[in-house]
Amino acid sequence: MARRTEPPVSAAERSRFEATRDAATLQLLFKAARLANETALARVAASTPAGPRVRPAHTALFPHLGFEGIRLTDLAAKVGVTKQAVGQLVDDLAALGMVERVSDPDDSRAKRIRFSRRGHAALMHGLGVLRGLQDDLAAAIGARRMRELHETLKLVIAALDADASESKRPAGSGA
Amino acid sequence: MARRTEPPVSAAERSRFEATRDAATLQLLFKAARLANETALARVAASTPAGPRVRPAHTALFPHLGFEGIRLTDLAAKVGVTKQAVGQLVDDLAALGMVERVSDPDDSRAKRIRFSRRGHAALMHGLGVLRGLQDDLAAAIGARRMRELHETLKLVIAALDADASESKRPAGSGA
DNA sequence: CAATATCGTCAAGCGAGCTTGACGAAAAAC
DNA sequence: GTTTTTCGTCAAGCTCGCTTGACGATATTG
Repeated sequence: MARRTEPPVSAAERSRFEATRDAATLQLLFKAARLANETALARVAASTPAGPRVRPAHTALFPHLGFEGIRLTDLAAKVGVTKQAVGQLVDDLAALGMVERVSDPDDSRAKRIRFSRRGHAALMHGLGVLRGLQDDLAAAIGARRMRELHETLKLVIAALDADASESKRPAGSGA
Repeated sequence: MARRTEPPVSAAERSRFEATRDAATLQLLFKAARLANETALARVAASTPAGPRVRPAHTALFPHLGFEGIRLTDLAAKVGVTKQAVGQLVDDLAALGMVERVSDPDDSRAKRIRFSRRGHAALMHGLGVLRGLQDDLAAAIGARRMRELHETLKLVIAALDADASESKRPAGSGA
């Protein structure tokens, strides 16, 4: 079975396919984001001594780490995985000296997880690299275009957010 | 150890951090791409019967699947993993009827992997969904802005590509 | 024709990123 | 003051994506 040699699709469909494929702005969006991400990671890696790798699963915690400290359970809820899974990641980051666990004064069962001084420095370094890449990009495509991109992306995000909440709530159940 | 209650970072650094965090256009780029991807996947899932899931590892093959068929070994090289790994993915897709293996007329060891009629239809469907999302987006942010975005993204990709090849070749080692 | 390289497959195994389940300790509710 | 809930941890186990190693069958090379 499946030994035919003739293509299963007509030449007309074939070219229609190829035409559709390259025209998509969304594909460009995906590609641009992927390339930017790779470039940023490469630059950070290049400007960092060595040591055990910090993986995406770890950096996924960063946006939720404040300076006040956050409870493991809350952190897990924000990230959307179990506390056990997050616990392991926090262990790793603590071993690297990036975060520290301080006991919660209001609840002696709980501990608060926050950036250590070193973790904060590392994060700032990463953000600095990102900023550097962004500046390079602005130089390459022009400052005006960069500003326009910024505005447009905000609009795109807003539109996609609206789309998401719309499909989640088929018949007005907002708070 | 690590039982201090005073934040390890000054308030000044703290606000500097927060300022840096939200200003980044690159962050917006990442977020927009992620949201668009999620939305597209949700729409495809919603417009598809059920069945075993096609995962990212599978779709990673699609860009290299032509109608002529490609050898497993070549496909693996293009994707950048071993032939064994790709073999499993192709098995899955074949079980779903998305691709078919036809024996290579020029080499009786080899088989060519290509989209089946059904696989092609599914792909076209997916691309159609993507196009629909794109149209919605254009309606939300305006056609002019969408065209600008398209152009800007092409420039961004070109700039990042240039950056990548530059850092890979520190002292002229081109073919 | 014999030696060697290549094509696809079978099999075992590994790390990452999760999950479920159970538990002691402290807090909250009754 | 007792029951119930919540906090973080220990432990085992799962899926996914991938690797290494070995193999029969065919092509290619000498």
